[in-house]
Amino acid sequence: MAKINDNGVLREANCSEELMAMRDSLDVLGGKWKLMILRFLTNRTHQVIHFKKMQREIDGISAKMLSKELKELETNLLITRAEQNTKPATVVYAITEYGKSVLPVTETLVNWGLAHREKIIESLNK
Amino acid sequence: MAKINDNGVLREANCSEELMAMRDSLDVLGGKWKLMILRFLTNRTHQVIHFKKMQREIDGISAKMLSKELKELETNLLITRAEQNTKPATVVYAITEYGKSVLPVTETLVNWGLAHREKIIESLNK
DNA sequence: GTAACCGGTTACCAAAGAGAAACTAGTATG
DNA sequence: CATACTAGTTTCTCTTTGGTAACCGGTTAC
Repeated sequence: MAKINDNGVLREANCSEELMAMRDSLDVLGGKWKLMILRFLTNRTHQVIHFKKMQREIDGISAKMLSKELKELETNLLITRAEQNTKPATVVYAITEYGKSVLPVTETLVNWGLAHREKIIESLNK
Repeated sequence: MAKINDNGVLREANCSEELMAMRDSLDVLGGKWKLMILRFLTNRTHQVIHFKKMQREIDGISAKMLSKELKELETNLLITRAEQNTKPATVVYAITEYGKSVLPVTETLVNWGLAHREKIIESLNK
């Protein structure tokens, strides 16, 4: 199903290549919070998002983890970090165009999670 | 973008509901190997897959981790485990219909991983 | 002056993740 | 009799993850 660019020629990826590609993705996007942060920033593209705001709105994340995950996302060019000359000093985080390319991943995860919850509730009612 | 079934009425999920759905998904599908195992079994639906075969073909996974992850996937009804009366005894693992519902997730991850690798190679050539 | 806000960092600690290697048990092959 | 295959489990160890809480400097409002 997945297509791979093999020296300019498009062909189907084999199973081993698919698994390697997933390993690449999971190395960058894996962990407890990265995909949730990316989804949050994607949903709030039109708003100005500060550190504290994210910490308040992403349920359960600590300052330590948020700080760590944001650094890694910035390193991988998925988000930008911009210090403002406001008082008190604030920092604006935003998703990059490249970060937006992760949207299909978070979309399928959101949809699967919603369906899974419905399935669990359904099976409890039996 | 994601639709939620709210007492029979379909409406759009809000940001908080989306993040909760992602948390649900990641609780079931997260970790280093689960999505890779599901992808592998999906690709090999037409083949008989034993424990050792998976361990050989999923690069880097140890018997301990494979055993642990398979148990959790079985608990969540994503795969089946069937002991055979062969000699030596073998066990056949297969993806369930419900497990196949995870395909869109692995598909987006495979595609993102392939694109990400292309992007990295491209940036190295500059 | 003191409390509260911002954006974090640091130290401490517990739990989980994960690899390596040894081991179990039954069967079969040479 | 020794080796190898099946499908794991167990033990040991190290590393990573992740939570709590204290703390930092600077600013502002009361």
